[in-house]
Amino acid sequence: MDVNLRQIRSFVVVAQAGSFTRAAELLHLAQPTLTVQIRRLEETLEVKLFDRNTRSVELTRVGRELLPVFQRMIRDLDAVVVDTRDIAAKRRGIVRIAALPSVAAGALPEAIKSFRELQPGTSFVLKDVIANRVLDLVRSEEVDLGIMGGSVTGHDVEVLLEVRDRMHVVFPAKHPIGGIRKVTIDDLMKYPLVLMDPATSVRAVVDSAFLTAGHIAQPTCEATYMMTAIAMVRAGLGITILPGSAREIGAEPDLRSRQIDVADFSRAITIIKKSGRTLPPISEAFGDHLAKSIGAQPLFARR
Amino acid sequence: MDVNLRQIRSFVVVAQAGSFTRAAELLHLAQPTLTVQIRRLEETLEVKLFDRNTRSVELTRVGRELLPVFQRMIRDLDAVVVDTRDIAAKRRGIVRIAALPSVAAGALPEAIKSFRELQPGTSFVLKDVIANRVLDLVRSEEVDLGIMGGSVTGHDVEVLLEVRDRMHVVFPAKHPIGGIRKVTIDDLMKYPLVLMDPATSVRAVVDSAFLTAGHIAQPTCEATYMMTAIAMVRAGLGITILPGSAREIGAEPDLRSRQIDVADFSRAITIIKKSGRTLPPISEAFGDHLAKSIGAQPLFARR
DNA sequence: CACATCCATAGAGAATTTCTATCAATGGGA
DNA sequence: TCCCATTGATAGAAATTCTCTATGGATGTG
Repeated sequence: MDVNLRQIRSFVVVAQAGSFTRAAELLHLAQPTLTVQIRRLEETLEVKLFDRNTRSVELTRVGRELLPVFQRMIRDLDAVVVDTRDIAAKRRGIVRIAALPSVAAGALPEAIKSFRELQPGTSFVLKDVIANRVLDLVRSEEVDLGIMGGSVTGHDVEVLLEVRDRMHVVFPAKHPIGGIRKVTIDDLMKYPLVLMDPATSVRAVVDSAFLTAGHIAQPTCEATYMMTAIAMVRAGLGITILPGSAREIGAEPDLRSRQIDVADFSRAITIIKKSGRTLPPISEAFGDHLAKSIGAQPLFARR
Repeated sequence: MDVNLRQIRSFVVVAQAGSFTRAAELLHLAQPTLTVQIRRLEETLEVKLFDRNTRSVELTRVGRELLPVFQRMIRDLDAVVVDTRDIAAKRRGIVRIAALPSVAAGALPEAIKSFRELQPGTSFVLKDVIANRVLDLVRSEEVDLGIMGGSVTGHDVEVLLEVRDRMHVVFPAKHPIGGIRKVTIDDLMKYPLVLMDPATSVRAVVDSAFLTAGHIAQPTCEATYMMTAIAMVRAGLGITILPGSAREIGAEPDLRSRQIDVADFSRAITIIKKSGRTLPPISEAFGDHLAKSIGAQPLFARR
């Protein structure tokens, strides 16, 4: 025979109660049940745990030394069960997310804040990484959720939401382009352009739109970070093109921005998870919350 | 329902094997058994532990985080069972003894040494305390075995062995008492006496014997430790009376000793344990060994 | 010395576990 | 594209284990 958790529980309670009868009451069991359980445990461990007669029940020295060990085990196990049920009930948990820097600094903090108001026990691990790293991290399950630019196809990832992030032109307050109602690619070609680095998803979208319109984008300056592009615009080096969700746009009092009315001149933002895998309940919940939160933002257009 | 150790074991093995079928082989169970056990565990914990289909079995993130926790629990529990069985099999254990200083320094070390040759895994906690403290320590179960002077009566302690430690007279090599074949109390009265302190069990025996012979012992010097009494004899302050088992007697080249041939002029040495209590198996075994070892010594007389 | 209390034992019944047989899904190979 | 081998899931029967009631025996108390 093998040890059994119920036997251990019974041992602990009998030891604490100092009586089989009292322990049986505490455990809502019949007294002979305990007699049998303790005997089994003693047989399994091959030692006597109690010196008992009809008048007294006392731990043997071996039993006395075993008691705290078993107490700790029971306590630890119960704690694990409670913790796990907390996770199941979404009262607790760690959500792991990989996101593009622009989203990580843009829509995500708000979504996290509002989610934590509902589920205060939630922790977050947030990795802001470039383009395809997001996909890698989701595939390798280092993160539960990924927020990436571009559409995703592939049977191993599941798309929770795909929205379009419309491109905006950003220019100094008194720039002539501010007078144009419907900005086209042709309009943009007339001015010096500050563009994002070719390695970024924004630049890919810009180049593609320019090509469709029969142009090739010729930047005056290139920047890897949106903040840098903004600074160049502010310095009068030109105008730039950024996704509408970029936080940087509204932060500058001297700059203005306007959506560019060209079909499909937008970046796809996709929330993904690995398909066929069960996420921690809290992560699942946050995925839904995030999709709802981003889907509801006027900055993004649903496909 | 409550968690079950078998479920936890199954979870760990399935996780390690990455397959229900393989885990079932390892556990010598049928595969459906594992399906049921894992489902039960998942129901109890309220979380999904594996993402499984007919082609692959993979831990969910919650399962992955739970695995090491459960592994440790199983490992700890198994270790406790093995340890306890070692104690049961007398391969390991701590023997706690309280003994009179004279026995602790005399017969006991030999007994411990010979016992440890048989059971190398044995540890000892040895308290050398005076007379009645031994009884207290046995009664309060701070020690498993007690070795005390004097007879013991009382229903709460059990006597494993009682031997008589005959009294010897100790004197300088050229002392006239060396010429007497059968030393009596009257002989002793003729010389200056170095006696043990009245608080010791040795002195109690001496006083009692002198009284029986119609004398009152008049010491020239009194000593609490036998070693001190011996030193005084060596310095020529008188002769002394010590139990025959005292190590100090044979240690001095210039001193001689002889048994005193007076009926009952001896100290009782009693090995006791608390009655009705189960000792650790190793302590029980050492009790037997000690009784045999002391009972076999010519220095002691069986009652 | 009778009584009340407490643990142990025995045997029946209940609950749980484990088994066999079978099904359904899935990926690989012809 | 289709068949087949493999794997986990399901259902129901069998076996085992657990727990209960009834009862016995020991022991300290009044």
